[in-house]
Amino acid sequence: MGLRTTLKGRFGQRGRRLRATAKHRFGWQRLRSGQQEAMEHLLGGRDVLLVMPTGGGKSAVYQVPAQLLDGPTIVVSPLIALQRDQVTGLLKADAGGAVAVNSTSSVAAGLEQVTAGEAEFVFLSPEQLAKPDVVEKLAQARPSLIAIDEAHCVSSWGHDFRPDYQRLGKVIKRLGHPPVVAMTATAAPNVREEIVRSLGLIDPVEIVRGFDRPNIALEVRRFVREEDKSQALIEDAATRDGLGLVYVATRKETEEYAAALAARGRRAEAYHAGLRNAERTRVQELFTAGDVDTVVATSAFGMGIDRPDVRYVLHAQPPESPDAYYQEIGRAGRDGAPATAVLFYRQEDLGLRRFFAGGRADGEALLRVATLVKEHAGTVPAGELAALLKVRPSHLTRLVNLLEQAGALTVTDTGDLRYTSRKLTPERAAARAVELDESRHRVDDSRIDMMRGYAETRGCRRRFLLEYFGEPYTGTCGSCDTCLDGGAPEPAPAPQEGPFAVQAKVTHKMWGQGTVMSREPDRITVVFDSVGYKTLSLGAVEDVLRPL
DNA sequence: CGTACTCCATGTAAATGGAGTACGGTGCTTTACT
Repeated sequence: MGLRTTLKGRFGQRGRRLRATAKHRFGWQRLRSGQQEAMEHLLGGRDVLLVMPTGGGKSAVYQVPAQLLDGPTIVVSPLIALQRDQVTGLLKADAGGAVAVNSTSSVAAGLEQVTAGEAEFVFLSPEQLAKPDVVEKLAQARPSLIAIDEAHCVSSWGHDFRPDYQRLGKVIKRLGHPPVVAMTATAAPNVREEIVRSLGLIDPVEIVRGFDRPNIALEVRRFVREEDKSQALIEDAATRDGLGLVYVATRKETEEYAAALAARGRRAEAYHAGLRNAERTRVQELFTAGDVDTVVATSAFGMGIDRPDVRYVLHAQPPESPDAYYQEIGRAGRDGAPATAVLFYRQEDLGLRRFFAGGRADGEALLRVATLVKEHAGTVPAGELAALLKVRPSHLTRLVNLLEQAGALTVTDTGDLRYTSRKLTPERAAARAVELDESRHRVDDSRIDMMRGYAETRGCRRRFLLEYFGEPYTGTCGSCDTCLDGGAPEPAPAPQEGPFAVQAKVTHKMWGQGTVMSREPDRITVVFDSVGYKTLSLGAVEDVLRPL
Protein backbone atom coordinates (compact mmCIF):
# COMPACT_ATOMS: atom_id res chain seq x y z
CA MET A 1 0.00 0.00 0.00
CA GLY A 2 1.43 3.35 -1.03
CA LEU A 3 1.91 6.31 1.25
CA ARG A 4 -0.95 8.14 -0.36
CA THR A 5 -3.51 5.44 0.34
CA THR A 6 -2.21 5.06 3.89
CA LEU A 7 -2.68 8.78 4.53
CA LYS A 8 -6.05 8.79 2.88
CA GLY A 9 -7.16 5.85 4.98
CA ARG A 10 -6.01 7.48 8.17
CA PHE A 11 -7.74 10.74 7.31
CA GLY A 12 -10.91 8.91 6.36
CA GLN A 13 -10.91 7.15 9.70
CA ARG A 14 -10.39 10.41 11.56
CA GLY A 15 -13.19 11.99 9.57
CA ARG A 16 -15.60 9.23 10.52
CA ARG A 17 -14.74 9.47 14.21
CA LEU A 18 -15.11 13.24 14.13
CA ARG A 19 -18.48 13.11 12.36
CA ALA A 20 -19.76 10.49 14.77
CA THR A 21 -18.66 12.53 17.79
CA ALA A 22 -20.17 15.72 16.37
CA LYS A 23 -23.46 13.90 15.93
CA HIS A 24 -23.65 12.05 19.22
CA ARG A 25 -22.21 14.64 21.61
CA PHE A 26 -23.43 17.84 20.00
CA GLY A 27 -26.22 16.77 17.66
CA TRP A 28 -24.56 18.22 14.56
CA GLN A 29 -25.67 16.21 11.55
CA ARG A 30 -22.87 17.25 9.25
CA LEU A 31 -19.55 19.08 9.28
CA ARG A 32 -18.59 21.73 6.77
CA SER A 33 -15.49 21.13 4.72
CA GLY A 34 -13.28 23.70 6.44
CA GLN A 35 -14.43 22.49 9.83
CA GLN A 36 -13.71 18.84 9.27
CA GLU A 37 -10.38 19.56 7.60
CA ALA A 38 -9.26 21.66 10.58
CA MET A 39 -10.40 18.99 13.06
CA GLU A 40 -8.55 16.25 11.20
CA HIS A 41 -5.32 18.22 11.29
CA LEU A 42 -5.70 18.90 15.00
CA LEU A 43 -6.32 15.22 15.70
CA GLY A 44 -3.24 14.48 13.63
CA GLY A 45 -1.17 16.76 15.85
CA ARG A 46 -0.87 19.77 13.54
CA ASP A 47 -1.27 23.45 14.43
CA VAL A 48 -4.06 25.20 12.54
CA LEU A 49 -4.80 28.80 11.65
CA LEU A 50 -8.49 29.10 10.89
CA VAL A 51 -10.00 32.18 9.26
CA MET A 52 -13.73 31.69 8.96
CA PRO A 53 -16.75 33.99 9.27
CA THR A 54 -18.64 34.23 12.56
CA GLY A 55 -21.44 31.72 12.57
CA GLY A 56 -19.33 29.43 10.40
CA GLY A 57 -18.76 27.06 13.30
CA LYS A 58 -15.28 27.91 14.50
CA SER A 59 -15.94 26.72 18.05
CA ALA A 60 -16.89 23.26 16.83
CA VAL A 61 -13.40 22.93 15.41
CA TYR A 62 -11.89 22.56 18.88
CA GLN A 63 -14.94 21.22 20.69
CA VAL A 64 -15.22 18.00 18.68
CA PRO A 65 -11.53 16.93 18.64
CA ALA A 66 -11.40 17.77 22.35
CA GLN A 67 -13.76 14.83 22.93
CA LEU A 68 -11.32 12.45 21.29
CA LEU A 69 -8.09 13.70 22.85
CA ASP A 70 -7.01 12.70 26.32
CA GLY A 71 -6.49 15.82 28.45
CA PRO A 72 -8.19 19.17 28.93
CA THR A 73 -8.61 21.83 26.25
CA ILE A 74 -7.46 25.35 27.01
CA VAL A 75 -9.38 28.14 25.32
CA VAL A 76 -7.95 31.65 25.31
CA SER A 77 -10.75 34.17 25.05
CA PRO A 78 -10.49 37.97 25.27
CA LEU A 79 -13.74 38.82 27.08
CA ILE A 80 -15.19 37.38 30.25
CA ALA A 81 -18.64 37.71 28.68
CA LEU A 82 -17.54 35.46 25.81
CA GLN A 83 -16.09 32.93 28.22
CA ARG A 84 -19.37 32.84 30.11
CA ASP A 85 -21.44 32.30 26.96
CA GLN A 86 -19.20 29.47 25.79
CA VAL A 87 -19.25 27.73 29.16
CA THR A 88 -23.04 27.96 29.32
CA GLY A 89 -23.29 26.41 25.87
CA LEU A 90 -20.91 23.58 26.65
CA LEU A 91 -22.56 22.72 29.95
CA LYS A 92 -25.78 22.06 28.06
CA ALA A 93 -24.02 19.47 25.90
CA ASP A 94 -22.56 16.25 27.23
CA ALA A 95 -19.08 17.52 26.49
CA GLY A 96 -17.08 16.80 29.61
CA GLY A 97 -17.61 19.96 31.63
CA ALA A 98 -16.38 23.51 31.22
CA VAL A 99 -15.15 26.29 33.48
CA ALA A 100 -14.09 29.90 33.05
CA VAL A 101 -11.12 30.93 35.18
CA ASN A 102 -11.12 34.68 35.76
CA SER A 103 -11.36 37.42 38.35
CA THR A 104 -15.13 37.11 38.76
CA SER A 105 -14.74 33.98 40.85
CA SER A 106 -12.09 31.93 42.63
CA VAL A 107 -9.21 31.21 40.28
CA ALA A 108 -7.91 28.44 42.54
CA ALA A 109 -11.27 26.68 42.63
CA GLY A 110 -11.59 26.87 38.87
CA LEU A 111 -8.16 25.40 38.30
CA GLU A 112 -8.96 22.69 40.82
CA GLN A 113 -11.82 21.55 38.59
CA VAL A 114 -9.37 21.19 35.72
CA THR A 115 -6.73 19.22 37.61
CA ALA A 116 -9.44 17.02 39.13
CA GLY A 117 -10.58 16.15 35.62
CA GLU A 118 -14.00 17.70 36.10
CA ALA A 119 -13.66 20.18 33.24
CA GLU A 120 -12.69 19.21 29.70
CA PHE A 121 -12.74 22.90 28.70
CA VAL A 122 -11.11 25.76 30.55
CA PHE A 123 -11.51 29.36 29.37
CA LEU A 124 -8.97 31.99 30.31
CA SER A 125 -7.85 35.48 29.34
CA PRO A 126 -4.23 36.12 28.31
CA GLU A 127 -3.85 38.02 31.60
CA GLN A 128 -4.59 34.88 33.62
CA LEU A 129 -2.06 33.00 31.53
CA ALA A 130 0.52 35.65 32.35
CA LYS A 131 0.52 34.33 35.92
CA PRO A 132 3.20 31.64 36.32
CA ASP A 133 1.28 29.69 38.97
CA VAL A 134 -1.79 29.48 36.74
CA VAL A 135 0.26 28.13 33.84
CA GLU A 136 2.01 25.71 36.19
CA LYS A 137 -1.32 24.27 37.36
CA LEU A 138 -2.56 23.92 33.80
CA ALA A 139 0.66 22.22 32.72
CA GLN A 140 0.15 19.61 35.46
CA ALA A 141 -3.21 18.75 33.90
CA ARG A 142 -1.41 17.93 30.62
CA PRO A 143 -3.60 19.81 28.14
CA SER A 144 -4.16 18.08 24.80
CA LEU A 145 -5.41 21.03 22.79
CA ILE A 146 -5.18 24.83 22.87
CA ALA A 147 -7.62 27.14 21.09
CA ILE A 148 -7.01 30.86 20.65
CA ASP A 149 -10.34 32.54 20.04
CA GLU A 150 -10.47 35.95 18.31
CA ALA A 151 -6.83 35.45 17.42
CA HIS A 152 -6.56 38.79 15.59
CA CYS A 153 -6.36 40.31 19.09
CA VAL A 154 -2.75 39.09 19.19
CA SER A 155 -2.02 41.69 16.54
CA SER A 156 -4.57 44.42 17.24
CA TRP A 157 -4.34 44.47 21.04
CA GLY A 158 -1.05 42.74 21.79
CA HIS A 159 1.27 45.68 21.24
CA ASP A 160 -0.30 48.33 23.43
CA PHE A 161 -3.64 47.70 24.91
CA ARG A 162 -3.32 44.14 26.22
CA PRO A 163 0.35 43.25 26.00
CA ASP A 164 -0.12 39.83 27.60
CA TYR A 165 -1.44 38.73 24.21
CA GLN A 166 2.14 38.88 22.95
CA ARG A 167 3.22 36.37 25.59
CA LEU A 168 0.93 33.53 24.59
CA GLY A 169 3.67 31.97 22.49
CA LYS A 170 5.68 31.28 25.62
CA VAL A 171 2.64 29.97 27.45
CA ILE A 172 1.96 27.51 24.63
CA LYS A 173 5.53 26.27 24.87
CA ARG A 174 5.33 25.98 28.64
CA LEU A 175 2.16 23.89 28.26
CA GLY A 176 4.05 21.40 26.13
CA HIS A 177 2.77 22.77 22.82
CA PRO A 178 -0.11 20.39 22.14
CA PRO A 179 -1.94 21.08 18.84
CA VAL A 180 -3.01 24.72 18.69
CA VAL A 181 -5.85 26.22 16.69
CA ALA A 182 -5.89 30.01 16.26
CA MET A 183 -9.28 31.22 15.12
CA THR A 184 -10.53 34.52 13.75
CA ALA A 185 -13.12 35.86 11.33
CA THR A 186 -10.90 38.53 9.83
CA ALA A 187 -7.17 38.65 9.23
CA ALA A 188 -5.17 40.08 6.35
CA PRO A 189 -2.15 38.03 5.26
CA ASN A 190 0.34 40.04 7.30
CA VAL A 191 -1.87 39.70 10.36
CA ARG A 192 -1.98 35.94 9.81
CA GLU A 193 1.79 35.92 9.62
CA GLU A 194 2.02 37.84 12.85
CA ILE A 195 -0.38 35.49 14.62
CA VAL A 196 1.65 32.48 13.52
CA ARG A 197 4.96 34.07 14.49
CA SER A 198 3.77 35.48 17.80
CA LEU A 199 2.09 32.26 18.95
CA GLY A 200 5.02 30.21 17.75
CA LEU A 201 2.80 27.91 15.68
CA ILE A 202 4.80 25.15 14.03
CA ASP A 203 4.22 24.63 10.31
CA PRO A 204 0.52 25.45 10.69
CA VAL A 205 -2.17 24.48 8.24
CA GLU A 206 -3.91 27.67 7.11
CA ILE A 207 -7.58 27.28 6.40
CA VAL A 208 -9.21 30.42 5.06
CA ARG A 209 -12.88 30.34 4.14
CA GLY A 210 -15.58 32.68 3.01
CA PHE A 211 -14.10 36.15 2.93
CA ASP A 212 -16.51 37.53 0.38
CA ARG A 213 -19.87 38.60 1.73
CA PRO A 214 -21.66 39.36 -1.53
CA ASN A 215 -24.98 40.17 0.13
CA ILE A 216 -23.50 43.20 1.89
CA ALA A 217 -23.76 46.21 -0.43
CA LEU A 218 -20.86 48.62 0.07
CA GLU A 219 -21.14 52.37 -0.08
CA VAL A 220 -19.14 55.44 0.89
CA ARG A 221 -20.64 58.92 1.16
CA ARG A 222 -18.18 61.79 1.26
CA PHE A 223 -18.69 65.05 3.11
CA VAL A 224 -16.86 68.30 3.71
CA ARG A 225 -18.75 69.63 6.73
CA GLU A 226 -19.15 67.61 9.90
CA GLU A 227 -22.72 68.80 10.31
CA ASP A 228 -23.76 67.73 6.82
CA LYS A 229 -22.33 64.31 7.53
CA SER A 230 -24.11 63.78 10.83
CA GLN A 231 -27.42 65.06 9.39
CA ALA A 232 -27.11 62.67 6.46
CA LEU A 233 -26.32 59.76 8.74
CA ILE A 234 -29.27 60.48 11.02
CA GLU A 235 -31.59 60.82 8.05
CA ASP A 236 -30.29 57.54 6.65
CA ALA A 237 -30.51 55.56 9.89
CA ALA A 238 -33.94 56.97 10.72
CA THR A 239 -35.45 55.75 7.47
CA ARG A 240 -34.00 52.27 7.12
CA ASP A 241 -35.93 49.10 7.80
CA GLY A 242 -34.77 46.40 10.14
CA LEU A 243 -32.13 46.13 12.80
CA GLY A 244 -28.99 48.20 12.44
CA LEU A 245 -25.72 49.31 13.95
CA VAL A 246 -24.13 52.73 13.86
CA TYR A 247 -20.44 52.87 14.75
CA VAL A 248 -19.02 56.16 16.02
CA ALA A 249 -15.59 57.12 17.28
CA THR A 250 -16.36 58.56 20.71
CA ARG A 251 -18.57 57.79 23.68
CA LYS A 252 -20.15 61.22 23.52
CA GLU A 253 -21.29 60.65 19.97
CA THR A 254 -23.04 57.40 20.91
CA GLU A 255 -25.32 59.44 23.18
CA GLU A 256 -25.77 62.26 20.65
CA TYR A 257 -26.68 60.08 17.69
CA ALA A 258 -28.89 57.84 19.81
CA ALA A 259 -30.75 60.91 21.09
CA ALA A 260 -31.13 62.30 17.57
CA LEU A 261 -32.55 59.00 16.34
CA ALA A 262 -34.86 58.74 19.35
CA ALA A 263 -36.15 62.21 18.47
CA ARG A 264 -37.02 60.81 15.06
CA GLY A 265 -39.11 58.15 16.72
CA ARG A 266 -36.61 55.28 16.51
CA ARG A 267 -35.83 52.83 19.26
CA ALA A 268 -32.15 53.74 19.51
CA GLU A 269 -29.67 52.85 22.26
CA ALA A 270 -26.16 54.06 22.99
CA TYR A 271 -23.40 51.60 23.88
CA HIS A 272 -19.80 52.10 24.98
CA ALA A 273 -17.35 50.76 27.53
CA GLY A 274 -17.93 53.60 29.97
CA LEU A 275 -21.49 52.49 30.74
CA ARG A 276 -22.35 50.56 33.86
CA ASN A 277 -22.32 46.82 33.42
CA ALA A 278 -26.05 46.54 33.93
CA GLU A 279 -26.65 49.09 31.17
CA ARG A 280 -24.31 47.32 28.77
CA THR A 281 -26.08 44.05 29.44
CA ARG A 282 -29.47 45.69 28.96
CA VAL A 283 -28.54 47.05 25.50
CA GLN A 284 -26.97 43.76 24.43
CA GLU A 285 -30.10 41.90 25.45
CA LEU A 286 -32.34 44.34 23.59
CA PHE A 287 -30.20 43.81 20.51
CA THR A 288 -30.18 40.04 20.86
CA ALA A 289 -33.95 40.05 21.25
CA GLY A 290 -34.39 42.43 18.33
CA ASP A 291 -36.28 44.87 20.59
CA VAL A 292 -34.42 47.90 19.27
CA ASP A 293 -34.02 49.54 15.88
CA THR A 294 -30.50 50.88 16.11
CA VAL A 295 -27.59 50.51 18.50
CA VAL A 296 -25.15 53.42 18.30
CA ALA A 297 -21.84 52.20 19.62
CA THR A 298 -18.10 52.55 19.86
CA SER A 299 -15.95 49.60 18.90
CA ALA A 300 -16.78 48.10 22.31
CA PHE A 301 -19.94 46.60 20.78
CA GLY A 302 -19.75 43.53 18.67
CA MET A 303 -17.53 40.69 19.75
CA GLY A 304 -19.72 37.72 20.54
CA ILE A 305 -22.78 39.35 19.02
CA ASP A 306 -24.43 36.87 16.72
CA ARG A 307 -27.70 38.22 15.45
CA PRO A 308 -28.26 37.01 11.89
CA ASP A 309 -30.64 39.70 10.65
CA VAL A 310 -28.65 42.93 11.04
CA ARG A 311 -29.68 44.87 7.94
CA TYR A 312 -27.27 47.79 8.00
CA VAL A 313 -24.01 48.92 9.56
CA LEU A 314 -23.29 52.63 9.25
CA HIS A 315 -20.01 54.27 10.19
CA ALA A 316 -19.85 57.91 11.25
CA GLN A 317 -16.05 57.73 10.98
CA PRO A 318 -13.64 55.33 9.32
CA PRO A 319 -12.13 52.86 11.80
CA GLU A 320 -8.36 52.43 12.09
CA SER A 321 -7.96 49.76 9.43
CA PRO A 322 -9.76 47.76 6.77
CA ASP A 323 -9.36 44.85 9.20
CA ALA A 324 -11.48 46.60 11.81
CA TYR A 325 -13.92 47.86 9.17
CA TYR A 326 -14.50 44.40 7.73
CA GLN A 327 -14.92 42.97 11.21
CA GLU A 328 -17.59 45.56 12.00
CA ILE A 329 -19.54 45.46 8.75
CA GLY A 330 -19.29 41.66 8.86
CA ARG A 331 -21.94 41.79 11.59
CA ALA A 332 -24.49 42.64 8.90
CA GLY A 333 -26.44 40.14 6.83
CA ARG A 334 -25.28 36.91 8.41
CA ASP A 335 -28.59 35.40 7.31
CA GLY A 336 -27.52 35.85 3.70
CA ALA A 337 -30.29 38.32 2.94
CA PRO A 338 -29.39 41.74 1.51
CA ALA A 339 -27.65 44.13 3.89
CA THR A 340 -25.87 47.44 3.58
CA ALA A 341 -22.63 48.95 4.87
CA VAL A 342 -22.26 52.70 4.48
CA LEU A 343 -19.23 54.72 5.51
CA PHE A 344 -19.97 58.40 6.11
CA TYR A 345 -16.57 59.80 5.33
CA ARG A 346 -14.66 62.98 5.96
CA GLN A 347 -10.94 62.95 5.46
CA GLU A 348 -10.44 64.88 8.73
CA ASP A 349 -11.94 62.00 10.68
CA LEU A 350 -8.86 59.92 10.01
CA GLY A 351 -7.06 62.32 12.37
CA LEU A 352 -8.62 60.79 15.44
CA ARG A 353 -7.42 57.36 14.32
CA ARG A 354 -3.91 58.69 13.90
CA PHE A 355 -4.14 60.10 17.40
CA PHE A 356 -5.31 56.76 18.82
CA ALA A 357 -2.53 55.00 16.96
CA GLY A 358 0.02 57.35 18.54
CA GLY A 359 1.63 56.49 21.85
CA ARG A 360 5.22 55.91 20.81
CA ALA A 361 7.33 53.84 23.18
CA ASP A 362 9.26 55.76 25.81
CA GLY A 363 12.96 55.37 25.00
CA GLU A 364 14.01 56.60 28.44
CA ALA A 365 11.84 54.03 30.19
CA LEU A 366 13.13 51.26 27.92
CA LEU A 367 16.68 52.20 28.80
CA ARG A 368 15.92 52.26 32.52
CA VAL A 369 14.36 48.78 32.36
CA ALA A 370 17.22 47.37 30.30
CA THR A 371 19.85 48.92 32.58
CA LEU A 372 18.22 47.76 35.80
CA VAL A 373 17.74 44.21 34.59
CA LYS A 374 21.30 44.03 33.31
CA GLU A 375 22.81 45.43 36.51
CA HIS A 376 20.84 42.92 38.52
CA ALA A 377 23.03 40.05 37.37
CA GLY A 378 20.59 37.21 38.10
CA THR A 379 16.84 37.45 37.66
CA VAL A 380 14.49 40.25 38.71
CA PRO A 381 10.87 39.70 39.65
CA ALA A 382 8.75 41.86 37.32
CA GLY A 383 6.63 43.11 40.20
CA GLU A 384 9.67 44.49 42.00
CA LEU A 385 10.79 46.28 38.88
CA ALA A 386 7.36 47.83 38.32
CA ALA A 387 7.36 49.16 41.88
CA LEU A 388 10.90 50.47 41.55
CA LEU A 389 10.19 52.27 38.28
CA LYS A 390 6.73 53.38 39.40
CA VAL A 391 5.05 52.14 36.21
CA ARG A 392 1.84 50.16 35.94
CA PRO A 393 2.37 46.43 35.42
CA SER A 394 0.78 46.46 31.96
CA HIS A 395 3.07 49.29 30.91
CA LEU A 396 6.08 47.35 32.11
CA THR A 397 4.88 44.31 30.18
CA ARG A 398 4.82 46.42 27.02
CA LEU A 399 8.38 47.66 27.61
CA VAL A 400 9.65 44.19 28.43
CA ASN A 401 7.96 42.74 25.33
CA LEU A 402 9.82 45.22 23.15
CA LEU A 403 13.16 44.56 24.84
CA GLU A 404 12.56 40.85 24.51
CA GLN A 405 11.82 41.22 20.78
CA ALA A 406 15.00 43.29 20.53
CA GLY A 407 16.84 40.25 21.84
CA ALA A 408 18.09 41.82 25.06
CA LEU A 409 16.26 39.96 27.77
CA THR A 410 13.84 37.12 28.43
CA VAL A 411 11.00 36.43 30.79
CA THR A 412 11.55 33.15 32.63
CA ASP A 413 8.86 30.55 33.32
CA THR A 414 8.61 31.96 36.83
CA GLY A 415 7.85 35.43 35.48
CA ASP A 416 11.23 36.93 36.33
CA LEU A 417 13.38 39.02 34.01
CA ARG A 418 16.85 38.08 32.94
CA TYR A 419 19.28 39.96 30.73
CA THR A 420 20.41 37.37 28.21
CA SER A 421 22.30 39.22 25.50
CA ARG A 422 26.06 39.33 25.80
CA LYS A 423 26.47 41.61 22.84
CA LEU A 424 23.75 44.20 23.33
CA THR A 425 24.37 47.09 25.69
CA PRO A 426 21.24 48.48 27.37
CA GLU A 427 21.61 51.57 25.17
CA ARG A 428 21.70 49.54 21.97
CA ALA A 429 18.87 47.33 23.22
CA ALA A 430 16.67 50.34 24.00
CA ALA A 431 17.45 51.88 20.61
CA ARG A 432 16.53 48.64 18.88
CA ALA A 433 13.32 48.38 20.87
CA VAL A 434 12.37 51.93 19.84
CA GLU A 435 13.10 51.00 16.25
CA LEU A 436 10.87 47.93 16.45
CA ASP A 437 8.10 50.01 17.97
CA GLU A 438 8.40 52.63 15.25
CA SER A 439 8.32 50.04 12.53
CA ARG A 440 5.14 48.65 14.00
CA HIS A 441 3.62 52.13 14.11
CA ARG A 442 4.51 52.68 10.47
CA VAL A 443 2.56 49.55 9.64
CA ASP A 444 -0.40 50.74 11.74
CA ASP A 445 -0.30 54.14 10.05
CA SER A 446 -0.26 52.47 6.66
CA ARG A 447 -3.43 50.61 7.62
CA ILE A 448 -5.07 53.98 8.23
CA ASP A 449 -3.84 54.99 4.77
CA MET A 450 -5.52 51.89 3.35
CA MET A 451 -8.77 52.86 5.05
CA ARG A 452 -8.47 56.19 3.28
CA GLY A 453 -7.73 54.30 0.08
CA TYR A 454 -10.96 52.35 0.52
CA ALA A 455 -12.98 55.50 1.13
CA GLU A 456 -11.49 57.38 -1.80
CA THR A 457 -11.09 54.65 -4.40
CA ARG A 458 -12.98 55.02 -7.63
CA GLY A 459 -12.64 51.33 -8.29
CA CYS A 460 -14.83 48.50 -7.03
CA ARG A 461 -14.87 48.63 -3.23
CA ARG A 462 -15.37 44.92 -2.80
CA ARG A 463 -12.35 44.25 -4.91
CA PHE A 464 -10.36 46.72 -2.81
CA LEU A 465 -11.28 44.93 0.43
CA LEU A 466 -10.87 41.39 -0.85
CA GLU A 467 -7.46 42.16 -2.31
CA TYR A 468 -6.49 43.72 0.98
CA PHE A 469 -7.29 40.36 2.57
CA GLY A 470 -5.25 38.55 -0.04
CA GLU A 471 -8.21 37.16 -1.97
CA PRO A 472 -7.66 37.61 -5.70
CA TYR A 473 -10.78 39.15 -7.18
CA THR A 474 -11.07 39.64 -10.86
CA GLY A 475 -13.76 41.86 -12.25
CA THR A 476 -16.10 44.12 -10.35
CA CYS A 477 -18.93 43.25 -7.96
CA GLY A 478 -21.66 45.30 -9.58
CA SER A 479 -23.25 46.04 -6.21
CA CYS A 480 -21.06 48.67 -4.52
CA ASP A 481 -21.65 52.37 -5.12
CA THR A 482 -18.72 52.82 -7.49
CA CYS A 483 -19.86 49.88 -9.61
CA LEU A 484 -23.46 51.08 -9.64
CA ASP A 485 -22.73 54.64 -10.68
CA GLY A 486 -20.49 53.40 -13.45
CA GLY A 487 -17.39 54.99 -11.97
CA ALA A 488 -15.51 51.78 -11.34
CA PRO A 489 -13.29 51.02 -14.27
CA GLU A 490 -12.95 47.41 -15.31
CA PRO A 491 -9.71 46.21 -13.84
CA ALA A 492 -6.80 45.69 -16.17
CA PRO A 493 -6.98 42.31 -17.91
CA ALA A 494 -5.73 40.33 -14.93
CA PRO A 495 -1.97 40.59 -14.87
CA GLN A 496 -1.80 37.55 -12.62
CA GLU A 497 1.58 36.71 -14.01
CA GLY A 498 4.85 38.52 -14.50
CA PRO A 499 7.24 40.07 -12.02
CA PHE A 500 4.66 42.09 -10.08
CA ALA A 501 1.72 39.71 -10.12
CA VAL A 502 -0.69 39.70 -7.19
CA GLN A 503 0.83 37.79 -4.24
CA ALA A 504 4.32 37.92 -5.79
CA LYS A 505 7.19 38.53 -3.36
CA VAL A 506 9.22 41.63 -4.11
CA THR A 507 12.06 43.60 -2.57
CA HIS A 508 12.39 47.38 -2.41
CA LYS A 509 15.61 49.36 -2.08
CA MET A 510 14.48 51.21 1.05
CA TRP A 511 11.62 49.18 2.44
CA GLY A 512 12.92 45.65 2.05
CA GLN A 513 10.69 42.64 1.46
CA GLY A 514 7.05 42.80 0.59
CA THR A 515 4.12 41.12 -1.12
CA VAL A 516 2.07 42.54 -4.00
CA MET A 517 -1.51 42.93 -2.81
CA SER A 518 -3.22 44.48 -5.82
CA ARG A 519 -2.41 45.57 -9.30
CA GLU A 520 -4.03 48.23 -11.45
CA PRO A 521 -3.01 49.28 -14.94
CA ASP A 522 -0.64 51.97 -13.73
CA ARG A 523 0.13 51.16 -10.09
CA ILE A 524 0.48 48.41 -7.54
CA THR A 525 -0.08 48.17 -3.81
CA VAL A 526 2.56 46.28 -1.87
CA VAL A 527 2.58 45.38 1.80
CA PHE A 528 6.09 45.58 3.25
CA ASP A 529 7.11 43.90 6.49
CA SER A 530 8.79 47.02 7.84
CA VAL A 531 6.53 49.88 6.71
CA GLY A 532 3.19 48.30 5.81
CA TYR A 533 1.07 49.20 2.80
CA LYS A 534 2.47 51.35 0.00
CA THR A 535 0.92 52.18 -3.36
CA LEU A 536 3.56 52.62 -6.05
CA SER A 537 3.32 54.01 -9.54
CA LEU A 538 4.47 51.29 -11.95
CA GLY A 539 6.27 53.84 -14.10
CA ALA A 540 8.51 54.84 -11.22
CA VAL A 541 9.41 51.52 -9.62
CA GLU A 542 11.83 50.11 -12.19
CA ASP A 543 14.97 51.05 -10.29
CA VAL A 544 13.83 50.45 -6.73
CA LEU A 545 11.53 47.43 -6.83
CA ARG A 546 12.60 43.94 -7.91
CA PRO A 547 10.92 40.56 -7.90
CA LEU A 548 12.34 38.30 -5.24
C1' DC B 1 -4.89 65.22 14.38
C1' DG B 2 -9.12 67.79 14.77
C1' DT B 3 -12.90 69.78 17.45
C1' DA B 4 -15.19 72.26 20.95
C1' DC B 5 -14.78 75.02 24.40
C1' DT B 6 -13.07 79.13 27.29
C1' DC B 7 -11.01 83.46 27.69
C1' DC B 8 -9.79 87.83 26.16
C1' DA B 9 -9.30 92.09 23.59
C1' DT B 10 -11.71 95.35 21.35
C1' DG B 11 -10.75 103.47 20.61
C1' DT B 12 -17.94 104.71 25.04
C1' DA B 13 -21.31 98.05 23.20
C1' DA B 14 -22.12 93.57 21.28
C1' DA B 15 -20.28 90.12 18.82
C1' DT B 16 -16.32 88.38 16.55
C1' DG B 17 -11.88 86.30 15.88
C1' DG B 18 -7.59 84.73 17.73
C1' DA B 19 -5.05 82.23 21.25
C1' DG B 20 -4.90 78.69 24.29
C1' DT B 21 -6.46 74.28 26.09
C1' DA B 22 -8.74 69.92 27.09
C1' DC B 23 -10.20 65.83 25.12
C1' DG B 24 -10.68 61.52 22.52
C1' DG B 25 -11.12 53.60 22.33
C1' DT B 26 -10.85 48.79 23.14
C1' DG B 27 -10.53 44.97 28.99
C1' DC B 28 -8.25 42.47 31.92
C1' DT B 29 -6.89 42.49 37.06
C1' DT B 30 -6.36 43.80 41.93
C1' DT B 31 -7.50 46.21 45.99
C1' DA B 32 -9.90 48.78 49.23
C1' DC B 33 -14.18 49.64 51.06
C1' DT B 34 -19.03 49.28 51.90
